[in-house]
Amino acid sequence: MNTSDSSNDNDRRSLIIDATVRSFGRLGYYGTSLQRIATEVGLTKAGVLHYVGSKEGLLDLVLAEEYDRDTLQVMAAMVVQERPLIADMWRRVVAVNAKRPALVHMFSTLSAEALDPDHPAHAYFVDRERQTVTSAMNINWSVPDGVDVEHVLQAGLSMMDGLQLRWLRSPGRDLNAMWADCEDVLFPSPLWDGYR
Amino acid sequence: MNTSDSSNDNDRRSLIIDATVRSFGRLGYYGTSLQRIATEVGLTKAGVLHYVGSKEGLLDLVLAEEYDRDTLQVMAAMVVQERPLIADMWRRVVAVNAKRPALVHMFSTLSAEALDPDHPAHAYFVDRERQTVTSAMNINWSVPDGVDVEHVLQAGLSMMDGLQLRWLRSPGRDLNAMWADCEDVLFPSPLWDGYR
DNA sequence: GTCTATAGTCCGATAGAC
DNA sequence: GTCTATCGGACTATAGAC
Repeated sequence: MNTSDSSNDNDRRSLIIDATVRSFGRLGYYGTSLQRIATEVGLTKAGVLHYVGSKEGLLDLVLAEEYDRDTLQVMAAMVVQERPLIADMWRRVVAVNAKRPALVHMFSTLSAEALDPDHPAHAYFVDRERQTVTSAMNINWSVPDGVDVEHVLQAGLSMMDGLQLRWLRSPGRDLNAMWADCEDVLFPSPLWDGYR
Repeated sequence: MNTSDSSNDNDRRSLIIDATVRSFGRLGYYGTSLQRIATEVGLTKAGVLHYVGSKEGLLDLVLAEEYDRDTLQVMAAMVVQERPLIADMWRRVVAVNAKRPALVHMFSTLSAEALDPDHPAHAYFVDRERQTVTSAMNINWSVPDGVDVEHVLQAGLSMMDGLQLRWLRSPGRDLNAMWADCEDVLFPSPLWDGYR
């Protein structure tokens, strides 16, 4: 009768994902063991492997299925606007990320670890960087005359990556407030008046 | 007679440092084994431990002794100026880092890995972030009226951290050129005319 | 679906010979 | 100063019982 007891597949799967996000964030991919995940969710190594196939299967699971979801929705919200503002997009991205520190932590750690061309997530991050800029370049942004949109995008995205490291380094910081300070630098008066 | 043959202490020590910088960069602290370092420099694990004491000894060696050296010289060059320019400081930092990709790679990887409060280099990075900003705030920068120096510093330093990740992610990129594009965003006309 | 058991390898660190 | 040998433990993954 009861097909959704406290240890059904969905719960297990979610628990494994959550534990993996935390561990990849704190210890990286190389520093994470299946044993750690298994202990955290109350299974054995073999039990975890039943769900994810292999250690690399964990990567695909948390990157493609978990991290990308929310970010893609922000981009979708921008495409439907006629003359969207870059500052508006980034405020939305920051607001989303401020509510998921564990996923941002995992992203930051894997992003640095995957600089290594041999890292199993290297291609993912190379691809993601390229795709983020090119898809943003296809939007008809409302910007002041003379502004190089690609330079602004590259600079702002770099700033966000660096800021998130600072945010996570010390507990109790407010990412939205930190980004508000960055906006003053990124979109100063008088140049950006009316464009943010 | 010959006290500096091909396997004296200085050579060994330098070789160990170089191999450690490379390995910490590619694999992180957790992902690096003493065996890897030992093999690369032609020693056994025990031989390496003779020089560095422990795995954490490697961290102190490469961070305090190797990475910080060049950066501190840039700051020293700014302090002696009467009305230094922030843009000038950062151009110097970027020029230095562009010539030592392996050390920047190590710094970026450890910086993310050490977000974890239990990481042996966590305190180093927390301390370094604080010290970088406070020491820069003690300099009498030449900036346009109305500019918040601390916001500019936090934003620019974040941007540099993020940009270095992008630089290292794909081979063949020119960090100086990438930073020049960032400068257009960080110090735009007309606000910063005459201040860069 | 989850377990135990195990294979085979690697880990950091120490002791002690030379 | 560098080695061999060794400790106690961790690792991924597989095989096979239930």
